[in-house]
Amino acid sequence: MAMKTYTLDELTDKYIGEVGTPKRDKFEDDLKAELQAYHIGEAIKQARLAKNLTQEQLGEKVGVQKSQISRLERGKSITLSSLMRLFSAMEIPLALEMEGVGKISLC
Amino acid sequence: MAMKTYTLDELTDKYIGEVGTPKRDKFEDDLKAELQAYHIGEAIKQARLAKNLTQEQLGEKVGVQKSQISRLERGKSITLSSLMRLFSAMEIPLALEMEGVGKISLC
DNA sequence: AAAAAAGTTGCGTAATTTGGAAACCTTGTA
DNA sequence: TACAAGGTTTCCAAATTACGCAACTTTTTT
Repeated sequence: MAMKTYTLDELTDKYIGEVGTPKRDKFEDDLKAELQAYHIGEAIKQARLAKNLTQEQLGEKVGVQKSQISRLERGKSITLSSLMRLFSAMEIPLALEMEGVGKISLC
Repeated sequence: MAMKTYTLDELTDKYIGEVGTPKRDKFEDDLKAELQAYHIGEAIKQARLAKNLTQEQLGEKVGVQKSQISRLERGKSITLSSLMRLFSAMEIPLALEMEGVGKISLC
């Protein structure tokens, strides 16, 4: 028997909703947010490794346990304060760049 | 009667604690965080004004009320996700720059 | 292979952020 | 002065983050 092959997009349209519907939009936003969280976690890790620190050592500097560092490196979302504390502890300059608005150095 | 004049630093040493003590360190960190939160709030506002939007209009784009926008513009701390949603809604590129690590565009 | 070091995860709790509603200031303007 | 628009704040609930502790898994060393 012949069976239709569905693309990922078709399935998303079908089970989440069409592009433009609130549900679908939220879905896309969440995906994007997760992807970025992943990149930021990776960046934190890169920074830590560049400074030759273990999660435990960084934890000491920041004042939290290694498990917390692990979670921040692979967390879903992070507070700007937390990010600041991390980079401040590692003594790595961190800045937020907003096109047309300017750049703010966070530490 | 002669009365000693205290500097701000002296008073801070006395009532918060000397530099290096955990309590004083936290105090300084909090201060720094608040100052930065202020700058970030200002930046959000700048961005919004640059796009000629009222808080209410921006709220509509993001999907929250104007009171929420107000709070974010003058809030103490913000989540990276929230910041992303704001700039994404305003269609203003936003990036995180980490010295030696690289730049991540958040939207 | 065994031990040690580094990293991750589950569980529970505290703290913070997000958000709506509505009341309340401010400022510009008719 | 009265009105309207824009912004801020209070109260409160819901969602999300932060974090310790301990157990567990993965990676590195010896």
